[in-house]
Amino acid sequence: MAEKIMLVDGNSIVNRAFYGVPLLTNAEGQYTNAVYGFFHILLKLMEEDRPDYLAVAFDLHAPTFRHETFAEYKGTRKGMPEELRQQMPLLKEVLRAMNVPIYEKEGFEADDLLGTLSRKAQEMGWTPILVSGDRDLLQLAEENVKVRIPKTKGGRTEVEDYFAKDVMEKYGVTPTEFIDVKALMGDASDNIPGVPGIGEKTAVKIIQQYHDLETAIAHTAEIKPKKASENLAEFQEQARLSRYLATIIRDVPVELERECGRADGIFTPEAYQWMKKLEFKSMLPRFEKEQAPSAAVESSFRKIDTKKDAKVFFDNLKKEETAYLLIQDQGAWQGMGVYQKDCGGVWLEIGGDLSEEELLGCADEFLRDKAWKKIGHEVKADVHLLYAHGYEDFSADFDTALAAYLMNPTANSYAYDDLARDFLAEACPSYEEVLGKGKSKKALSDLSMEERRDFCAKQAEVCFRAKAVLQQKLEENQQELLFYEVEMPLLYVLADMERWGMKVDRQALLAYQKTLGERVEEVSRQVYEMAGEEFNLNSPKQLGMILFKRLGLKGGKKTKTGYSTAADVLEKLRPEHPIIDKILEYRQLAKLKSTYADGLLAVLDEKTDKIYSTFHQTITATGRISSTEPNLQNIPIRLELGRELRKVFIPSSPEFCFLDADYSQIELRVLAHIAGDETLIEAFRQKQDIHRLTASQVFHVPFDEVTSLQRSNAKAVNFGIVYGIGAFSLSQDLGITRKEAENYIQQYFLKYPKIKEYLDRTVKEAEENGYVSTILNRRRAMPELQSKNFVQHAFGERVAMNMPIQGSAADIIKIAMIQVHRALKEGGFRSRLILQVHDELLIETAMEEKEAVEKILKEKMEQAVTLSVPLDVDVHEGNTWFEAK
DNA sequence: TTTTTCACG
DNA sequence: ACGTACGTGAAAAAA
Repeated sequence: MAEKIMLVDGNSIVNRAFYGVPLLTNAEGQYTNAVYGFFHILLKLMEEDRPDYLAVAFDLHAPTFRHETFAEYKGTRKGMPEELRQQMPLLKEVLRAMNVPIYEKEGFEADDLLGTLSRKAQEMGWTPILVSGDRDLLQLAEENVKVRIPKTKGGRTEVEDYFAKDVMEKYGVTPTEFIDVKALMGDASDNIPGVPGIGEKTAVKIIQQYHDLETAIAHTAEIKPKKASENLAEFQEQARLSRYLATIIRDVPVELERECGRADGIFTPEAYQWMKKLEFKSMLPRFEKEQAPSAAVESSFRKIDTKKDAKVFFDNLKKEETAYLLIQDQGAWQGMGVYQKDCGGVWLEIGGDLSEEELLGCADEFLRDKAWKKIGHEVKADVHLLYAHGYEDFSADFDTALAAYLMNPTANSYAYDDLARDFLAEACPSYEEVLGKGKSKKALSDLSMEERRDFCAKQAEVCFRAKAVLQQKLEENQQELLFYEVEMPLLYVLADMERWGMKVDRQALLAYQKTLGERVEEVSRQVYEMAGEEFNLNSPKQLGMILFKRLGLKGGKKTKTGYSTAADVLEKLRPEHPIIDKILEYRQLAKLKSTYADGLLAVLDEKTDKIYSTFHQTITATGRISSTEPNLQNIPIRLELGRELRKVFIPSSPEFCFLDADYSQIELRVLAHIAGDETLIEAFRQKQDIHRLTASQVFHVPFDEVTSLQRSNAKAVNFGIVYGIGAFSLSQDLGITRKEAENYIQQYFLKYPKIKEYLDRTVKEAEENGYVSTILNRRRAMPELQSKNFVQHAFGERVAMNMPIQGSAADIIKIAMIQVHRALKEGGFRSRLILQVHDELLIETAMEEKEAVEKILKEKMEQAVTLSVPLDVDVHEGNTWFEAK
């Protein structure tokens, strides 16, 4: 059988890929979606066709012979988007790493190179397969020359294949005649003029009859629609020109290299490194398979599953740096992975001859003795597991997940496979890859002993080796203080908060639920009555139909699926119809019932009547913590009815009460400090009302004559500054015109020039460095600022302005939490830190400790860091959370 | 699984 | 001309 060569139009495929795959970036902020899509398509096609050779052709920027003939050629083309342009050199680099020959020739397009190479291939007795994203290439189809046109949509690639007969079938003309059709109809995308008034239909009809342009011109008079006949007569030169432009040249001076570009040679180690660097996880297995076709390597990992061996192992374990992993699966502890420099990876499995308690018995000294420097991953989970077995203050020295989070807080996950890829540049199978997902998900215990040993011990190895890299990077980034003195100690504080939980008055919550249930019923009945029918009031789609169709209210489309029924939209419709009021009331009640009353009861512990939230330390982009199952950081407070809910949160014992401390204006204080704005700093030092001050500055009124409306408007301006202000949004928020909002902002910057300078400087530095950072050197990468897309770039600017402020505030309260926790512990208090809500700490305290604890709380929070402005903390006490605010 | 809505700082 | 404030998580509907 003849050898096959796949010839690819690089530009058109990478274009398709770019628009078919959503924008992706890797950890370095490099856009990768087009390159990903390109190889996704290429590998798929290669698998299907199994070509022996491979080559890719590209256009050059330089004008081609077509431009010299016709200056307007491709004149309507827009430039490549910046996000794609950046990926072009990358794509070529990877292709070179794969030893794929790249063809580029000044004065010619990729099409011409493909036409020429395909002819030369045929002369050598090879069968060409042509791959392109556009149909121009169809003119090259032959009886055994296939043209393949891949389409990527929604992550799936479909391919249309054309041999000569397929072109005939679909277009009714031969591939060669296809050129003549194009000469008549033109091509808008390439700006080929064609003949006016002749479109695809007419052009095909004419060519079917006369087979080529010249014959058609010779018979112009006979051509049917009169308009077409006249125009062909008048524009015959333009048609000839179009034909010339549309014809792919097949004798470009290039040589087809026989030996380079073997299709089976693309899976090189260099290419593999690129795939890892670009985070193309799904492509890695292909490369691994190709690289190590058969080598059945002996596992270097050891398994221990008897008490005797475990004892010997731990007795001989050297007192040096050790990665340990307490592996849990399906809610149960499965065993322990251990890795040291010399002993390598070991898997200690809980099961037949080694129980949990026996393993702990053997590992006891290791777990307790600080002489072992312990490297863990998600150590908070280990703290909980070991606490349940009587280890009250287990601690580790390095949490690789926390360190990885500091390297890039916007990553989706910090699992072992992520560590391996990002910090070791190698592939490690993920849980999903090993155990599957969804229905067919396996348990760790379903694996064979060898698989389990290798998988778990490998994780310990990755953890150990990644630590060295992370440690180095923490040092380079000057993040050691942040890591060792903030994030690591905080983990134990969060573990204590999670373990302690928060007590709830179950009866009060049930009563609240019942009241809400009744009111939800009542209000929904009223809504149905006013609407004239029953419908699903929770469905925005159905509600939209009722409001905007049945009742004929005028609502602008807002969402991508239909009418928006969000509260701010309904609010504007309030005067139009009394139903709106009821709907808003329903929404409020339904939210409180489903999310809060029902939601909290669902997670309320039967035995203790406590709620045990989980606090996440590696989720947010700014350094805040988050809370789930339930989220205790968004318990209602702004509206009275919701605020009532806080009455059900009570201290864990009747002798206790709550102390709630919150930072006053922490973000604005941080801003004043970072920007060094004297006016603002002085105002905070004088304990001035900051919103009132802003109002007097922006609205040019004496401080004492500021009205309450002016003050609240100024408050919105201050908020806007912190979020990275925009005139439009401020105007929306305040219900004023955009012009007025612009004026407010302008006045603000006039009075606080240092703030303006700071915001500008931050964005500029973010663009230059690629990241922004907080007072403790917490970083966030800013790939958005590389975008030429207006919306994305503007978003990036706002993020750059906001992150240092929000993030520094997060740094500060984290320090306060650690110090408060430590002081309570060292002072032997019974008081406990219960909750953090970004600028607020909640403690429950025994009556006799109250005053001492209040002092600790306020002082530790206010003294957490020293800024050029004082930090001010308000403390309230109460017997419920409601009272303590 | 994604979208819409809404609760918090 | 673009489409619009920063950071979260949960419930319900729609796809």
